[in-house]
Amino acid sequence: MYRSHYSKDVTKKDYNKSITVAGWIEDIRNIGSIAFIILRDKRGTLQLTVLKKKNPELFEKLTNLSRESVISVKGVCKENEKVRNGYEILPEMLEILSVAKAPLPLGVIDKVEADFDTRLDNRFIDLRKQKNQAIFNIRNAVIVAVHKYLQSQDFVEVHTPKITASSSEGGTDVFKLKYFEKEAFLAQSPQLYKQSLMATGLDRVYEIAWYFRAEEHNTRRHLNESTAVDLEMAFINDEEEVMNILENLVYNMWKKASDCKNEFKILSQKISVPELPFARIVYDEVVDKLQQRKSGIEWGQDLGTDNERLLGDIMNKEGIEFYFITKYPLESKPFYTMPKGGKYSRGFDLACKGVEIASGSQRIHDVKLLEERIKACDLNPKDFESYLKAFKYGMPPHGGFGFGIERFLMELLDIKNIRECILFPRDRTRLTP
RNA sequence: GCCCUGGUAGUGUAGUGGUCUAUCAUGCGAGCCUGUCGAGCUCGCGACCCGGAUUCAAAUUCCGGCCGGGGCGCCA
Repeated sequence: MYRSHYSKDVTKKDYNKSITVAGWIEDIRNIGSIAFIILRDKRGTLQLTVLKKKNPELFEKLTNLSRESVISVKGVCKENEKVRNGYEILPEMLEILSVAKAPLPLGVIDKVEADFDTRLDNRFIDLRKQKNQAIFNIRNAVIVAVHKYLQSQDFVEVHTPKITASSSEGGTDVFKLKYFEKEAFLAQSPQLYKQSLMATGLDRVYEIAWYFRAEEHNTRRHLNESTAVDLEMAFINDEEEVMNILENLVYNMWKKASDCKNEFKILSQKISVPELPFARIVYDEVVDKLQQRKSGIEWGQDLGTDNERLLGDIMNKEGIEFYFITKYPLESKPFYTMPKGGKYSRGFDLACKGVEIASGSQRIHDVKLLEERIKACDLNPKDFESYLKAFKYGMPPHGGFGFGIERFLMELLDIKNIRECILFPRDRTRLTP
């Protein structure tokens, strides 16, 4: 047995008993006749204290190990006020499981910060840092919340193809790849598939989906491979029903994240759970507000980064963090978006502190209108044949949204670079690790 | 796609034409030290991205390449 206890699971009742711990050597402080070894495991760190006089052989072995080597140690757990955990372990048996090469390409607890590029090149070490693990523990918690909430609302989790034949649903560049004798593409989103599923009777589906986007952007808010909660629901009366699910989803994710008290402490972050319902503001009003602040935006335009931020400031002054922007101009939304009147649509965005984190709409379910809109967006209905087919044999009214997980985490944890929110980011130039 | 910006020991940096035999920190190695927790002290190790050009002289200037960072557009 390599481990009987994790560092943080040791309690007073374990004192004066023999326990076994395992992990990475974070630091060795050799004072001469006594040495302190800091051992790190997934829950935190603990201290091994070894006396030269008492066990010279073990002392030599332990103090000569390199940092980040992996060991398992059996020893008596002693209460000690001088140690941060309140206890220390006096090793009796040592098993060296893996010796780390020195010097490390990246120090886990070094006093000098490394460039993000260096960190990503050595991500497996970078992720040993408690702060980085905290991000992914919180990420896990919010994903659990997604499943829990959506399952409670009768949604079915699905998995749609990521290799597709149709080149684009518009809006972004896609990755091209060889599929035997054919040309194929990586899916930019599950949009067309989850809509097709609305014709099946599954009624409510969601997917934790990969998005692949070949845009050559180089910013801290973009990835070429990202994840999202994608959802679609049938038999809706209007987009408000979709927004209702979305705001409850976000609320549940936020709430579940707030239970990760230890992680927030590690990250030195505070969290307050937002109140429901979120504000709704129509696009026209957004334009008014922005024009009052002399932003120079004209009706029909998409907001753009600066305007999004400005709006975030305006809303923040009103004490609003989360808000839906509704009734977008039809021309600024994708072809599958349901029109509302002549120039408006049933499309909406959800913004948090000035950053768009989700966007959705009621979709068009009438195949004739859909074909018209495809043409109006300068796309060819022929390229969408298998998609359109699903609308010809009984398609109920429906709607849904896509919700970027990394963007969400950025806002949740006040992280400035989206690459921090994904284990192995893919950006304009990074393909490894 | 457009624009700005950078590349010096394992890591992070100083250095803008001439004792640069390249700074400092961290790290690594050796030694001393019985209560460390950013341990301390002594000694040592280790670097100018690649190619070409200018020059008496290039880490430093110019050109090309490779590899980064960031802003906008677009989006999540």
